[in-house]
Amino acid sequence: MPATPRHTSRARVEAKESSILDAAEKIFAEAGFDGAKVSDIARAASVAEGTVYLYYKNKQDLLAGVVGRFWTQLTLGAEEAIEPDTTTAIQLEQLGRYHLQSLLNQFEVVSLTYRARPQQEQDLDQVREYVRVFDRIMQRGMDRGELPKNTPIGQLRDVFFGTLEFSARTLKLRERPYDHSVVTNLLAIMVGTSEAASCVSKCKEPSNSDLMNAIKSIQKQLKASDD
Amino acid sequence: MPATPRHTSRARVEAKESSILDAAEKIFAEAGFDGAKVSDIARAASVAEGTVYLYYKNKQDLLAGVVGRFWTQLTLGAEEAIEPDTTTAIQLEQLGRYHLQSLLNQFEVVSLTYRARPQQEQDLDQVREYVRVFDRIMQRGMDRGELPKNTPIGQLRDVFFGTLEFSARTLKLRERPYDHSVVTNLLAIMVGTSEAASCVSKCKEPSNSDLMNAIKSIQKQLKASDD
DNA sequence: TACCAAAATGAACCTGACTCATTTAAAATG
DNA sequence: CATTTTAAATGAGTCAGGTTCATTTTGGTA
Repeated sequence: MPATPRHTSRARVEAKESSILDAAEKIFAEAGFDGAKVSDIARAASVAEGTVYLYYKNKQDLLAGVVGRFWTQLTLGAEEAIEPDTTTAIQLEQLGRYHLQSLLNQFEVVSLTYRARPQQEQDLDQVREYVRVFDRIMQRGMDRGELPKNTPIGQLRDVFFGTLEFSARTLKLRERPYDHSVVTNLLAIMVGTSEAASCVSKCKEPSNSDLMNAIKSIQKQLKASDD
Repeated sequence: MPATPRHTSRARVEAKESSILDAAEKIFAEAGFDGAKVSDIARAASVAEGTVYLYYKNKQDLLAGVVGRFWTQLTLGAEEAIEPDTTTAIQLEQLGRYHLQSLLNQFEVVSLTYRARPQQEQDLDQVREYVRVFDRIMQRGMDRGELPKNTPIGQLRDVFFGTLEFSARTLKLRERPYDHSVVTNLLAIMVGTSEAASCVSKCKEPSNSDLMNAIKSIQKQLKASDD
């Protein structure tokens, strides 16, 4: 009947739920999904083994909880990392930096995502939410005409996230730290920032005809030496 | 002492090994790694459960066998799919088409790769081998000066495979068939086919860097023939 | 304080990966 | 061929660990 009791008890329940998630994240991250024992997670959360199953249907569901929370937090962080009043190119660069850094800093949790994915569809909801941050930036970019609209947004999204994820793996594998050139080059490719720049610079410099002549003379030499 | 007996028995052993792999691939693909029971795999291979463990250390190792074989076959197919005597752009397009089609056709097996990866390092050997197909194309492209060398090959590799993998997931999720525009747009971005086209048209005629590269490659030839 | 419902517990259960003593088949030997 | 030796195959048994559930504890309420 009273209004508060449910509130306090609810808060307690939520605190416990998140403490289980914390423990699970820790154990999953250090041992991987298969290596992590539910009993270890329970102990790390100072809770009986059965209690875990009060909050999560099974081990997979617990993993989905960990992974889901991660992506939700990532979405919040991304929205903070992006200045609302700037160009699309800069926003993309900010998201790119934020994304790559996050992938590297929380590599283990990210890896766990692949274990959650093949499961039920709605396990991906938080990931989809995250992806929308990108979509909003691109949509605004289109509206403002700040993007070369050769390629559909959906495909650029795969370029963006696919590249960054593979780049993160490569950096981890080689034990290298965050490398901003990955983001820069990706943006150059997608939006044409430096691509266009380098193109422009190419057009000046030594004259075209000079080079042409150089080539022709060398080719003559070549032919001569062949015979 | 005789030359054949060891040979025949070896053939028999290999036949059995590959029949176990076939069964494992089938069961893994339809049930996923966790859902697949070793007993099911054994039955599908018409073999006792213990026999599986004569050929593979454990279930993970069996998975590594399936995945490894898949990538090895993929490498062979890729080398066939690429014409040796054509431009870098076309070779990349051929590899791109082949890769995306393979990802889509064998989506389940590809997904299993992620279950094998986090394990021991050398599980990835066959994947690394496959990636070299790309590296060779790019290296030749650089040597021939057919590539705008703004971005290091290593990063372009992540763009290429990362994009195609994410695109494959997107297509699968939306239950769409192979879409060649994915490859086309990716290439436009990477090599600048249509991108460069717009760039070149701005700059007039063949781009400066193309000529530069042409000179360099000719100079190499000259040096080589000198020695 | 006594009561009740919700929350928590952990021993017992059950599935399924993996082992190993035993059987069966294949080579080697004479 | 008969016999010995060696290798391959078997499947019942072991065991780890995820999941369940009868019982206990807790916290709010009258």
